[in-house]
This record gives sequence, structure tokens and C-alpha cells, in this order.
Amino acid sequence: MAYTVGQVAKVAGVTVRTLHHYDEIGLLSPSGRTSAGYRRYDDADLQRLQLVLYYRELGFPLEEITAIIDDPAADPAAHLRRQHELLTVRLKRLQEMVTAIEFAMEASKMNIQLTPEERFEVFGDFSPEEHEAEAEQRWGDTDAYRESNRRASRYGKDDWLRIKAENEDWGRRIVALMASGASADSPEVMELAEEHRQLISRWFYECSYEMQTGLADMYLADERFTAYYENIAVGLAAYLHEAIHANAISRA
Amino acid sequence: MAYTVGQVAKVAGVTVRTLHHYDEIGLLSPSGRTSAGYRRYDDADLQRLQLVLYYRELGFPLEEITAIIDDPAADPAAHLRRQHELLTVRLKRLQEMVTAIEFAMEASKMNIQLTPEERFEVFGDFSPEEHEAEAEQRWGDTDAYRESNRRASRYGKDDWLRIKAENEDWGRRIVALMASGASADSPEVMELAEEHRQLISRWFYECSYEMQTGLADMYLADERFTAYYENIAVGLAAYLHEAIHANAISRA
DNA sequence: GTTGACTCTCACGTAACGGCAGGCAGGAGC
DNA sequence: GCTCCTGCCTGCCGTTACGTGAGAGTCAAC
Repeated sequence: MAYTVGQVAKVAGVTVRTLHHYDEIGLLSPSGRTSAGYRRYDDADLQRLQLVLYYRELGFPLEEITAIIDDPAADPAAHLRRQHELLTVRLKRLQEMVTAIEFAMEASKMNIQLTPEERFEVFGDFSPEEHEAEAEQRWGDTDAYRESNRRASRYGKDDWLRIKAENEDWGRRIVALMASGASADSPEVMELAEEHRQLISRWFYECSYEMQTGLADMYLADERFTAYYENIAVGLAAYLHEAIHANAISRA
Repeated sequence: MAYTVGQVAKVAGVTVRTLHHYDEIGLLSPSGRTSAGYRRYDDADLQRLQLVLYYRELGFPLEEITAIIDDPAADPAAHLRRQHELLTVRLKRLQEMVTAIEFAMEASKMNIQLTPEERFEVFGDFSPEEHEAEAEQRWGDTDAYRESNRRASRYGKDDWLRIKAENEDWGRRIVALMASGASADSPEVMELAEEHRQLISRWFYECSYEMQTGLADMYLADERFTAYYENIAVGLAAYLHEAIHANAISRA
């Protein structure tokens, strides 16, 4: 029924130092001490620790946790609501960043130059109406910028060569199929859509069907990506778009 | 073409102190100084800052950012890949936490007691196989635990009364409809499903159709929630489940 | 020539601990 | 009774990425 710091630390998955800290700041003081000064935690202390860890995990600062737990009049539902909002915002932010990274990786793969606005847009710290015009000049198409961008989109030499080879091989095959008149939802073409996905997964990131269809949409929506594929063969962007969607549906 | 700290701070959305700090640690030193010692940033500095902020936003520590930016041999694609993985993990974690909070809020709304395992399961710091048996005892159904839980699920008095009233009113109406033999996908019943969603949105959190169908599934999957509705009227849990799904589909 | 806004360099403060040092405490084995 | 080992104690400094002044110099305007 009574536990030492070490025991508590072990079962709660925290360090002894953390418990010392919580004692120091008065967040969780053990209910007693031995004659030698050893901290003694009882069940009630453990329950309080449970609460503390719960709120901590939810992102509350320790001081606020103290207030929440010690104030019997506080409304826990309000805290949950607030925390739910915070989490939702953070979640949305993260999702945007994941999308932005996927976008950047695709662009990097195809050697497409991102505009500075695109690089910045993921963290919307800017007030566009105030700086838009200036920004154009400031971040504009200087040679230095282009050079830095070129360097930034450079791959490890060996990997790059292999990626390029695989990609071109894949490109030749899908162009051939398109030229042969195979419909975009035919098994052979869908198989190449699947290969496209696996190519991304192998070299860049785990690409789900959902993510791949997102990319396919982007290939049509963003003219630079469209141009990349149209440059390989006229109509390829739309063809690939359809094939990816067909493949995703058939695998679902 | 040359900017002072204040100007850079303003356009980049950071504080002057931050720029000072970046100068101190050598992450971003302005290309020049005026005779009076004022920092002078040029376009190249701004571009470097842009990169810094980009990586910072992606969660890299400043020291690592220095290494990334200063090492021309580094593979930026590898960093992007790594960061994509990190973000994906964080995203998943956040999603779990949001789900856990929604679960907790629903439970709190219905005065359902969460088991300690459920409270803890969102942060999996425990090795269950080692402590499961002990945990049972330690966190078990003591009166103190129940009492603390009761207090933790208490609402602000006025709000609580209104929520309860609205909820019971809604309950009476759906029970009446079910008793009248109205099918779960009839317009009237779906309207009540819609009201259920709005009730949650108004008092707890913005509840999308997707989230509501998730709740509906839980009402059937978790016997404590099932019991809550079956206690109001036999068959209500399944009836509401069907109505919510029907409503969600029709609104999509 | 003076005001007010801006800048400079120390330099300490913050959150939530990590990680030492130096020194007791307590049980096991001899 | 002595030693050994492990665990516990209290300081106290270190960390990250800055915040927040203090005190002093600088710049452009009125």
C-alpha cells in the first residue's frame, strides 16, 4: 500500500527525477516520509499521479494541472472541451504540414522549382495583404535563389541515378500502353499505377491509395505537374490520373 | 536590399530576439554590420532565414538545422523523408488523443465511469503484461476512486441542468418516434439524429458527420454506451445507430 | 537639438525536467 | 560487526529556444 519513489517511477513510467520535481513544485507531494526522509507514496498519491499524467499528456502545463486538480469547483468538462479544440487545431496543422511535405517531395522528385510563397505558405505567419508586393521582389527569381534551390533539390548521386532509371522505365511503359490504346482502367495500366505508388513508397514515403489519389488530383490541378507529364506525352497527366483513381477503387 | 533586424523580424514573423539568438548561435549571422554595429541583412540572409524557419516549423532542433543548411553534401530528400515519418507518427498520436478525448467527453456526458486502464491507455507507457494484475488492485473500484471520478464528471451546475433538459427532451421525442413505428431512416428520425449531432456541437465540440457515425458505432460496440441507450428504451441503441448513419449519408 | 523609435550588448528567467556530486539508509553476505 | 551494493536524499548546474528587461548608443524627424 506504500511505495518508494523508485517503485512509483517504474509503474507510472516516469523517472525518479520527475517525481522529485513534482514534489518540489507541489504538484504531487507524497503523503508521508519515513524516519530517514524517504518519500512514501500511497494509493491516493498514485491516483493523483494518474490524473497529473493524464492532463500532462493532453498538453496542459504543470502549473495549470495543479490548478485543475486542486480546484474542486473547476469544470473538468470545460477543460476537456478546450483541450479538444487545441488538439483539433494542432491536428489540422499537422495534416497541412504532411500535405505540404508530400507536395515538396513530389516537386523535388520532378525538379520543379517551388516558389517562395509555397515554401512559406505552410506556416502562415505572414500577412499577405501587407507584404505581398514586397515579397515578390524580395524572394523573386534571383539567380542566387535559383542556385540555392537547385542545390536543395539535389539527391544523393547513386540513389538519384537509380530513381531516375526506374522512373524513366516506368514512364516508357505507361506511354507505350497509352499509345497502344489501352484504356486507363485496364488491368495493365492499373498495374502501372500501382507501380507508381510503390515507387514512391520505396524511395520517398509510405504512400497510401488515398495519398496517391491526392497526388493524382494535384497532377491535374497544378499546371507545373501537368506540364511535367504532358512533356513526356500529351494526355499522360489525365491518363495517369484516371488510372490511379481506377486502381485505388479496385484495391479498396 | 538591406534590412535591419526590426524589418526582418516583421516580414518573417519572428521577434528581434529570435534573430539575435540565431546570430549568437551562428545559425543566421547577418552578412554585414553598419559602422554603428547595426545588423544588416541582405536577400541571401532572408533566403537562409526562410530555410531556417521552414525546417524549424518541421520540428528540427536549431543545431540540426545548422548542420542541414551548412552541409552541401547532405541529402535534403532524406531529411524530408525522415520528417515525413515523424510527422505521420505525431499525426497518428494526435488523432488517437482526439478520439480518446471524444470518448471521454461522451462518457462524461452520460456519467459513465471510465476504468483506469481506459484513462491510461491513451499514453501507452505501461507494460501491461507486467503490471496488469497489480494495476487491478491498485486502481480498482475503491470508494475514493469513485468519489474522485464523480467529482471529475461534474458539470457547471447551470449548464448541466440545461444540457440534461435538452437531452431528455430529445430522448423523449426519439423514443416516441421509435414507438410509433417510424423507420430509422425516415425524415423525422433523421432530423433527430441531426439534432443529436448539433446538441454535441453546441455543448461539447464541433461534431462532424464522420465523428458522429464514429460515436454511433461506439454506442453499439461498447456495452456501457449500449446500456445507456437500452436503459432509455429497448432497441434504441441500434435505432439511433441506424438513424445517424442514414442521416450522415443523406447529408453527404 | 531634442524627442521618440530603434538598435546594441550583457545577462538573468522560463518549463520540465536530465544528470551529475556527495552523502545517508538498509538489507545481504561474511 | 564489517563490508558491499543498491536505493534514496538534497543541492545545483545544464538544456532549448528564446522572453524580458537594463543601460547605453544611434538614427531620422520635427
